[in-house]
Amino acid sequence: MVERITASVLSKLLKAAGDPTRRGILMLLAQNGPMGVTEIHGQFEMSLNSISKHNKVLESAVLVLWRTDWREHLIEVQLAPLSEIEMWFTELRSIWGLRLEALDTLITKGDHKDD
Amino acid sequence: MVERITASVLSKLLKAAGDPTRRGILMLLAQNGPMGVTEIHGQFEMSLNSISKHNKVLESAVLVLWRTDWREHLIEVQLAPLSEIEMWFTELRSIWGLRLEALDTLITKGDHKDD
DNA sequence: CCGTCATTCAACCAAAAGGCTGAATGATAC
DNA sequence: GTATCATTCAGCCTTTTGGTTGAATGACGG
Repeated sequence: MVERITASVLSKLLKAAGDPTRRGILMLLAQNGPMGVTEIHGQFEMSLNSISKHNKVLESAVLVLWRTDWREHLIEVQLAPLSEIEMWFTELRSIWGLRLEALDTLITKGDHKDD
Repeated sequence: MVERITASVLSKLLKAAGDPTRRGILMLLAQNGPMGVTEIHGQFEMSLNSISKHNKVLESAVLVLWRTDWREHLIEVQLAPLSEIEMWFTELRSIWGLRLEALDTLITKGDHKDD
């Protein structure tokens, strides 16, 4: 039942990654490991609330998750979902490649229909 | 001077790919090769003008280009820019990986550093 | 020249995104 | 209990996005 990646998941992922602030947050988390919201906020020229909103967006795209480590709310980057995007790219390229192959076959077969 | 991919290019690409209609158009073009706007329009439940707008967005992200083949305006998919996204993913993962390595080194206190 | 088809431009509109501030909640420390 | 710090919720506002329609442009075919 794995079948096709749902469009909505893909859209969420791509939109989440489409914002520069959110990419900044992902980078920061990749470098530093899990961080609190306030700590993240320290790295950006933006209100803490806006950072929190961005985190929510990242969370809903599952690019980030909450590690409630006893008393601390830490946010941790989650890179695995990126591969869904890459899978879609792969699919696209493969379809593109198949078409080129088919074209090539047509040409080398000597079928030269006019148009 | 290639170095870092500019944030704006990345944002454009990701945002362009973030819309399901636009991904549909890219898929369609990958399958069918270059198509006219009207031809594309035939595949979607949406006004021709909206399709044209989406094409503009794709064009400005360079995921698509115009082949003005004599009298025909054909739109052709352009997959190369996707690799910029993948490069950013790779960078992210590598930074993440480096941090894990550093952590590991810390834990094993340096006496395990042959590889 | 005129009609037709394909594409684009312009204006408009509703909804979502991205930012802000201020209040409310929750957990710890005193 | 109360003060304090961190996080989230709730409005508000502005810009962008994604859609619409209608008019304008441009290239043939008659």
